Amino acid sequence: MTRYVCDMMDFDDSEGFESLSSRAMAARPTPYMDGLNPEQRRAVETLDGPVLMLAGAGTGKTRALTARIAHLLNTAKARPNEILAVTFTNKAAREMKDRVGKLTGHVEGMPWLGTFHAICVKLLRRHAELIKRDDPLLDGGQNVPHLKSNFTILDTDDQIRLLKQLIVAEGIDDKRWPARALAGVIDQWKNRAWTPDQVPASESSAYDGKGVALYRAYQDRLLTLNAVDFGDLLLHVVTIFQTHSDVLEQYRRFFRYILVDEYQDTNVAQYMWLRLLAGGHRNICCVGDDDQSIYGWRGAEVGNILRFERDFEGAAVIRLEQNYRSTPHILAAASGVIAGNKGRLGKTLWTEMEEGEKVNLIGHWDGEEEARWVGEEAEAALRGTRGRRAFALNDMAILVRASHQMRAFEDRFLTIGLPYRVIGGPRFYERLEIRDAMAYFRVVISPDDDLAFERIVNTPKRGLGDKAQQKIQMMARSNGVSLLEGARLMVETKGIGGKGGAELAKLVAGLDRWRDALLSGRDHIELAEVILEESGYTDMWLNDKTPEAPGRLDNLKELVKALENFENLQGFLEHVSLIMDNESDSGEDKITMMTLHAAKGLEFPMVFLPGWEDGLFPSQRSMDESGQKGLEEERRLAYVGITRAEEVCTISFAANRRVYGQWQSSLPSRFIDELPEKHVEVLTPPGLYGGGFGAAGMAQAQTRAMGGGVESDITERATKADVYNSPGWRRLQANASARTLSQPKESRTMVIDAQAVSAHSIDDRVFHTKFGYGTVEAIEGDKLEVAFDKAGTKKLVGRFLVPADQAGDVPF
DNA sequence: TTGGTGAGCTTTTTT
DNA sequence: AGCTCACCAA
Repeated sequence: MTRYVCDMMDFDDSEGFESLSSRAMAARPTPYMDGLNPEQRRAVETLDGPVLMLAGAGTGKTRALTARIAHLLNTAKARPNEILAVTFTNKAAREMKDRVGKLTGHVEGMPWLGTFHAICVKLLRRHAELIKRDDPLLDGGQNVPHLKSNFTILDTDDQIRLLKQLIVAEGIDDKRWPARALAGVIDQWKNRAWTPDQVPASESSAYDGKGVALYRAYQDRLLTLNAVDFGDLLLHVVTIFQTHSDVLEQYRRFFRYILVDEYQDTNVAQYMWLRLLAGGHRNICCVGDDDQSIYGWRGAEVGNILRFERDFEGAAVIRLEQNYRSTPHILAAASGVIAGNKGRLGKTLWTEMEEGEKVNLIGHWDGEEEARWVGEEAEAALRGTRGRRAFALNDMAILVRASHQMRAFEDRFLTIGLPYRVIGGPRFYERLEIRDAMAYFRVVISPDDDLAFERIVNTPKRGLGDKAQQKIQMMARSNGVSLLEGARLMVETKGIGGKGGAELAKLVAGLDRWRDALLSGRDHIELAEVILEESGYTDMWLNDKTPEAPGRLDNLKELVKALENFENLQGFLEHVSLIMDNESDSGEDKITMMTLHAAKGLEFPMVFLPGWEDGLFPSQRSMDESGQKGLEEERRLAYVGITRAEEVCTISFAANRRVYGQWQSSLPSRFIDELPEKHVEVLTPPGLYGGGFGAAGMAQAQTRAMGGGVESDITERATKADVYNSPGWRRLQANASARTLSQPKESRTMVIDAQAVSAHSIDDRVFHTKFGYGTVEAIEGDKLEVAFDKAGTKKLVGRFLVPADQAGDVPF
């Protein structure tokens, strides 16, 4: 029998906290209850048994959740380390930690408040040895290979490279059956908590019928590498709980209270994990909003929240319905849209806010005009127009369905010099240069990390191409050693000649040297710098003249800086894949741009929702792939979008848009027809269509749109134009206010940045962070026309440009 | 081995 | 249109 020993740290109850009995004795004030409404209060006070907190958008969910934790502690129902509180993102975890800290005074002491993944890593490091090779022939043997506690967590990139190796080894045409697709299939299976043995027969056709076999091979390979992927973190822990009742029992007893945030986003594996842990005492409180479930495509099961009352019999269902965020018009518009969904748990949001303005709706000729209009509207809002207060750029957000929609806005804002920030995009640790740098660190720390070695062996270019790498592979395999050792043997036997051989020798020597430095306790920050310097990695980017290079060097600097928060490189690597996110600039006043998905949980006084066209939003692909279910998820996305707005919400659409380089005309989103007319104000764009904006005008617009289009589409488009006569659209027309928008004049808001302009003259070489190097062609007013080497000719404001000779000034 | 060229694809994204 | 990836010529 194996004994499972736990770290004392997180279970220790002797330090820092009074005994339960002494705490229970004293009467304690409950300041965290102040200002809670009756429902929130009930959510806080219903501590025992299953609770489902249905928290609509902006109803003070986090507040209730943190107060609940404070109450658990205050009533001595649990010590801080006996509460398991899970979130999806690090950001949410951090926020909750902060708020609990403020509420209770204990800043630290909630070791089990974290993301599903972070908590699973902790659990899995304790019980890694229970994950054994899935091979009955080996079972019962003395040395069944098993996962070791110091396993590495592979990122998506490693995962795909590994799968690709397996696919190629199987002789499968990876063009018809890309590794990415297999990764997707395996992820979905892991999301459902299926080990290779548990994948049902109905899935046997996946990936050309070879999916399950490859899944098994992949898991086997991961074990050999002592590695896990993100999906494994949950899957392995669920497996352990299912197969080792003593371990499960231990945690069931220990985690006396369980809290789950964003429950509507849980997948099957997370759901099973929770049910297993809550199975004893059933003290589980799930918080969520079925109307904000927008991650179905990555395995989230709305069913989990819809089923809660059946899963946990006698569950208390508490609805938070008072909204503290948005005006009644905005709330009503959002409610009107979401009412179109079936199978909701149902909530009626209400607010005590002042009426405010209606949701604005406006149509545009094309995407560029939409961007121009939003830019002008934003600038106008800075000064406060149309009876509105003045807004800061930080108050405004543009929320789009797909990230490519942001380009039009970026182009426009660069031209007019409107500062903006983009949230989302590639995560910091997913960036090429960060992954490369980390791969160097990984090889230095674990010389057996073959995936990392592969990544760096020819980065920067060392003349070690496919052929040389194959030789190293062969050498390593035939001697049963790691790639690094294989490379060493290759050097010793002079198996690779010329430049490549010399470079490889240098690399191996370098790795040895850095490892010695590491073992001799050299400061890890210095060591990191030395590694990046001596490997030639920094030089590689310094010599790179592409526009991204300076940014990449910045990122590397940031990476080194992030090391300060860790005691050593190992600690950094262990945590980086789970906790690195890039909250960069939040200080300056900028308008924010992001996808609707990224906006969940955020709020802004003024929100723009552009691109409400059928096919774009709701997304055609979503509807094609998931039918009614897909459409409902899109509708929830619309709901999320509208409910981000506090005071002003402006929805817009364009009749024409360039999609994948092709002009396409489209219809207003069906969600627009679902907006309750009482709460919508139709704005008429100035000057267009002779002032009128009715069906006729748009039909005309449609015809004009066809000018450059393909002839065969004419009939279809004419038919589509008729939809502007749809009942919903006509209602909106009838309701449109007569007044036209006051057109903000550029001269009114544009401040000519004389200094920035005069800093450049014609023929100057300049550098732009997005477009790279270029030459100034003309100066018009406050704008410069620059011919960029790679990005073509652009007109933009001088302050976005740096003289070319200063562009490389990135000290490292 | 490298870097240039053409073909194919294209939502959303955390960990 | 723009990016990634695979293939091919130098």
